[in-house]
Amino acid sequence: MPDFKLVKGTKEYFPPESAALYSLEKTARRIFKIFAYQEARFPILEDSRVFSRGLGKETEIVEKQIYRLYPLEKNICLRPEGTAQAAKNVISHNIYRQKEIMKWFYIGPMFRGERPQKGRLREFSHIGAEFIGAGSYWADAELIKIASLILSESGIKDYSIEINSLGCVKDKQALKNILKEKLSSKKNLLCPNCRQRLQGNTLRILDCKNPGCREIVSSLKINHSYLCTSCRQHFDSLCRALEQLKTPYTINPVLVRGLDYYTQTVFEIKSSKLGAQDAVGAGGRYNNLIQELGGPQIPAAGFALGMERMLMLMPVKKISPAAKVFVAYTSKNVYNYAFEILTLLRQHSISSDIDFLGKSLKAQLKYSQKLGARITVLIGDDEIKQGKIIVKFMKESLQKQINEDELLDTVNNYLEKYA
RNA sequence: GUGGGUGUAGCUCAGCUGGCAGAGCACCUGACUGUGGCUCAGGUUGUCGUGGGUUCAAAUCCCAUCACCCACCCCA
Repeated sequence: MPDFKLVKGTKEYFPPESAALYSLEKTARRIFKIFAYQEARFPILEDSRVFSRGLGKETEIVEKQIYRLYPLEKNICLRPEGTAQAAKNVISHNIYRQKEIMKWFYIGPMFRGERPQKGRLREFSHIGAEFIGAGSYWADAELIKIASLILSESGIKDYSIEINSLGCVKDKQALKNILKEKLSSKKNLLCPNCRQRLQGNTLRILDCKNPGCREIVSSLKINHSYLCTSCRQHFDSLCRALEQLKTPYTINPVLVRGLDYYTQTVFEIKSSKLGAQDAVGAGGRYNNLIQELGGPQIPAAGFALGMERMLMLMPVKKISPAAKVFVAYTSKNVYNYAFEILTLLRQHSISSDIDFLGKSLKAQLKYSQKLGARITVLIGDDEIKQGKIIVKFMKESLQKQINEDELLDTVNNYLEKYA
């Protein structure tokens, strides 16, 4: 037999961890519904040009990390993110002509061809939202609020929201020029990567991890002077809106995003408990992406949360029971009957199970407990002759004999009250 | 792509200067012949990552290789 190994950068989830993933999804769906976002489902296979055009020319590495199906299909890849895909769909179906505003959420796998490390997989899952069609700072505020709510409602406490504004295209260029100008004299003090970045992805110098670069960056005293009046107003208003929504935030003037498409608002949700990959979610405004992909100029904003990273921050949940009721039997003579009882319970949507291995009653009880059953229904050879069944309440360690026709009521009453 | 670390039972790991492959947890059985948790007794589980070398003898030393982890990088 071949030695099957887990594919690099993938992760398997078994119970009970897999249940946490599900509850995460449930929480997100609940909150999206409250905020009137509807689910969009896009294919995992996508035209790679959607991403190579949308994500930027300066970020060449992005191109390298795209999972391609080449040579099977020349321009098909496994999607690396949801935003560009959403933007593409707005254009290709002319949806913007039917609706002025599109509020979408999506949950699903994304792929990147990176070397895995803590919090970084090749196949991972995003919970994302896109608000397309409004340039209002209230849209930004709403998105940040939703992201924050999904985290807190999932029981995650250790996170902080950092926001910044890159301004419009002109402002971004102005910021780059300021950096180039101020750093030209200090070029030799920068790390080799940042020296390279001076030519290309200049803004990335701002969040370089190298201590030397950090010191230089902080000595530059970057402020929002590069923002034009309207971008400045947008940012200030967003801050007020977040305060009104009671969403705590901090302004991080050196927060930048790696991708080209961001304009004005950018934000990142960080946690110190994640390791080097400390962002549990990120997003921002992308007013020009749809245009760059060949559509009209439609303002939009969005975010994505990393589900696996969220899972690392979530409190460990109690194992949810695999079955609420377990049917035990005293001898093989009554197994048929026991299975009939099991079927009856299941017909009434009661989560239930039975032994399939011919185990001793003692072992069955043990198994019942392991499953987390609240009730064990005991089918005894002696009792069954008089139409009686034993119902045992596991937690209370109490049991009583009832008539067969009382079973459903007894079980339902108990489960309603205590389980 | 670059660097560091780790690979021994299902899980967490111990195993020194080479000398019979170990512990805890988990799992199974019994004490308790029809009743879970606690206790006690017993039991199952291994290509010591893989390939080669040194040696009378290798989990242990050497070389190679693979995998995973962490970090750089990058960040959706």
